[in-house]
Amino acid sequence: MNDEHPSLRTEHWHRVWEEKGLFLNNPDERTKFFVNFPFPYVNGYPHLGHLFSFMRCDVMARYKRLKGFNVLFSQGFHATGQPIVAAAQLVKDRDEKQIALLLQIGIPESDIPLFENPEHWISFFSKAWKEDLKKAGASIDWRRSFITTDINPPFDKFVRWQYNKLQEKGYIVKGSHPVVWCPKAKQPIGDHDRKEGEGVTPEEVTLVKFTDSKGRVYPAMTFRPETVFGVSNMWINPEGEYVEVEVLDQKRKQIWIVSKDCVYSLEMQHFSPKELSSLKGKELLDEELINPVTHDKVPVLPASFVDMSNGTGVVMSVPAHAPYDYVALRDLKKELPIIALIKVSGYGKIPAKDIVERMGIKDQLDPKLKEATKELYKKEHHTGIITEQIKEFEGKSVSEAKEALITQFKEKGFATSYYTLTQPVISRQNARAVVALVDNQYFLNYSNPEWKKLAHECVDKMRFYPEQTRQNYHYTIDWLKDWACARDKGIGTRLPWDEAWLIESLSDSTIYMAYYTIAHYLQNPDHYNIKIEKIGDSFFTYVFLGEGKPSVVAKESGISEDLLQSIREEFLYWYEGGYDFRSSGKDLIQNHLTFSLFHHTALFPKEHWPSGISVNGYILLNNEKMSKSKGNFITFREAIEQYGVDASRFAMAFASDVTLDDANFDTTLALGFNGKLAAMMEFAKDQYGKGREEYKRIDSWFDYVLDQTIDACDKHYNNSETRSAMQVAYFDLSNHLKWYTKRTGGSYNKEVISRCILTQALLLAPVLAHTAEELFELLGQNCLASQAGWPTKKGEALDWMTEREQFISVDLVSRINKVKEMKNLEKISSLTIVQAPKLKFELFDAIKFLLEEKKDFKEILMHLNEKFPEEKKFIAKFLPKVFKEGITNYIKEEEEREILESLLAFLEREYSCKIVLKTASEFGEASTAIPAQPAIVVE
RNA sequence: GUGGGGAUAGCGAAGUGGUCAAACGCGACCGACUCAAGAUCGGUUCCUUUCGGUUCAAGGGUUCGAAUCCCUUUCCCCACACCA
Repeated sequence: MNDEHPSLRTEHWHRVWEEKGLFLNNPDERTKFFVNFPFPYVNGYPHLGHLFSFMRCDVMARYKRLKGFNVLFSQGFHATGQPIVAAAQLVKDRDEKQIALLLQIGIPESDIPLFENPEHWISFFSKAWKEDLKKAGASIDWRRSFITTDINPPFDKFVRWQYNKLQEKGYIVKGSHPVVWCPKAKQPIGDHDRKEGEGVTPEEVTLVKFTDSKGRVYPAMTFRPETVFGVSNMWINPEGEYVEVEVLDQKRKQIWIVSKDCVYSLEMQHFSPKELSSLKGKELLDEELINPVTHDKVPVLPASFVDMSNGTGVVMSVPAHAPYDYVALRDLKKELPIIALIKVSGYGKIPAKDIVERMGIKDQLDPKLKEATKELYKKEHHTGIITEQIKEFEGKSVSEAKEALITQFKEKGFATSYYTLTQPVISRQNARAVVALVDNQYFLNYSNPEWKKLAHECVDKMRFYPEQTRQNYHYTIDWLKDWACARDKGIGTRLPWDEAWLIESLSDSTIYMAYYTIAHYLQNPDHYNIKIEKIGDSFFTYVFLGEGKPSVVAKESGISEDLLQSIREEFLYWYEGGYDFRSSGKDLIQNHLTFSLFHHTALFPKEHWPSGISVNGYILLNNEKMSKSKGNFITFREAIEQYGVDASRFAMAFASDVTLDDANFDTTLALGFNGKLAAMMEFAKDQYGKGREEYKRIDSWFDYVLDQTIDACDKHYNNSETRSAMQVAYFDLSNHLKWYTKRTGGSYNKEVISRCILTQALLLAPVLAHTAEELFELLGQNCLASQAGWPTKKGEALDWMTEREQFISVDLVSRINKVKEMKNLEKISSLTIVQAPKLKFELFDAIKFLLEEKKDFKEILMHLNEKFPEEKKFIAKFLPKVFKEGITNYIKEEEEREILESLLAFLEREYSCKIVLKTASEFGEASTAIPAQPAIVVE
């Protein structure tokens, strides 16, 4: 508990909520709303970043409850995968870094050995999460909480069921896939295990097979197989180490000539190379090779630019389109035929020649060559058109021809596929990585166009917070290729049909939200007399898909038909439209969230597809990135302890609206907010139920403001715009209250001020959950704020005089203050307010009338000038302003008089001086006053 | 490279054609309270000072009127995978 704010009995309210079972929801006649937060991976304490996304859920859940929805909100935990196992192993190995990390987060030294066991990590941190969420006031149905992996049999069975279904429906395929592979560690290396080359991925290229007189194959690696029609010669590095290898390509034995370094790569990509002999590049220079496509004979020439460590060491030369090739030939002074295949606008017949000459490239060592190559490739790929040299594709675009030609070449055995890395990747073990093909992998078939189509359809129907993220999902769906969904290391659920494999962690987390709807049955089986060991696929198929005969399923699962029926109904109730609001960090769009959509479309009928996803940016702490090294990393529990629960919740809610930009947790705000909370409660206690009976214009204005606030706040919460909701319900409303206080001199109308206090408490209740409860108790309300329902509006429109009075009073005060400051007055001794001359009122009347009647600017101008010749100057300046926006200053002289008179008491109080009201004629001098903006004389 | 998002006063951040010199919050300054500090409360915070002037990355355009619409330029951020 926070010293600054002893009046917030957070634990008391947590107990009250729990005792009343406030957040334990069961189906009823209300409309449901399903909120969820992605289950966190339990290898550490929750930190501020988690709290931020989580708060959006909790606020949404609490808001929807106030609005009368039946809200489902629970929280599971995730342990699938390798990190926990790896961390436990590190502890076992007495790894200093890992142990230091645990000590740093406050684990006592004596407990460290416990963390040698992965299960301890899981139980320890899932417990910590639960505690912290409770401390934060999370409105969660804990009956439905669960953890993943086979340590939780019912969930394990649920995931198995899911995979059996996917398999049955053909969404799982077997195949191989390319990975970045470390030859030393003999395993794939992700970005985190790289010393160099982060973000580099395997790229598919084509090996075009040139042959020599002995029938040996020279596989030339290229990204542009279509240019094979324009090959003038081949390049070999004369100093390079080459080998003759026997390989197996497309099930046929062949003899290949490749660089020595290439052999390992070939092996990892299943070409089964057998080294026969080694040779120097020089020895190959006399050869003439046959172009497999054109059957032309081309010479082998030396080139030092041929990279021996990447690719095959054999390069085909296309001087018309490759600046390197063009320059190298020029350097050698060889006259060879140059065949142009691609027309590009802005270039001559031989584009490579053009660009080389334009950039003034001297020789093949010129660094500008790289740039020239890049520019030309890009240009040709995007805008190039095939010439008559390739008859079949004449006039077609390069990208189109390329696709078709690759397939054709492969079919005819002219070429084969190969993977390469476009930039060097160095592993932590200091080895240069290659591309390996991993075989016999199980894949989720995300490349399946039918499946993609369904996913797109799902995205089209959903609501996204913020809306702009919708495109990211469409993009991701198109971009996703098959996903390897099984691992041989770590923990999780085993593939039901091949138990050697574990389901990968992203792949087991796709439709588990549906599990929440029925989790309480399976996670508390004794309570429902359920025997988990009897539960099998038929149970889930019945509950989630409604397939199967209830009597049969009941028998198989050992669950009574009645219970089975209610479980099925509970799922149908909560999962109509899937989940309504899922909030997470934006980094999950590319994987988890899109996976979730894919799987829903694969397994469920449309009525259970998800309805809403919200994502947010990262959280900054005082506008700085949180990081452990900077020492500004704070956990959930630290924040709550330091700033108090509701102050933290407020700072979180105020950290950002729905946007992808970074949010900011402002500790000054959080710290300072406790005082504000105390003041708010103090005020409520002092003022609630007190005040005068008389209902004045200013009261009706404030009633109107309250209504406006309720509407605005409603809209913001509904859009998950927590920052704006706080802005409106706390800051803006507080400022309006200040004005109301000023205008009334603290003599409030009883009804109005009481309504204000309760309304503000309720509007803030989704965020300031504990404060709202305190207030409700303090004010003797006979229900909990959490259950009170959304505040009701009075529903009266702002009447004309009230609105005018508001306009005039605000304007007067600001002008008086300005003058007071300008004249450097300590205190005002006399204040004279002068109404505008009669003529001005008449003029405004005329303007108003004309604006309503006529639409033409010129016409109005002429009319007015005619009628008020002495006001020509004023009209010229004033009219354009009011022409389109209407006349805001309009008021009748006697109305203004009445309003000014009614404001006298307020102004006298405000400035403690005598105030005189005068008409223009009484005052005498010409004044700047216009209607609704009387002149002021301050002394 | 591909795709997405930005640039607003000391800072953060609203604002998408007209009550916009621009909400609100922080910070700063002044004042009240206090022995004092903190907290709290009131006020000020582009320049001028009831007028008016110059602003919303830079330049150009559309319009009676632009922070807001269009074009160009510059700069910044995020994602790009086999993993939580």
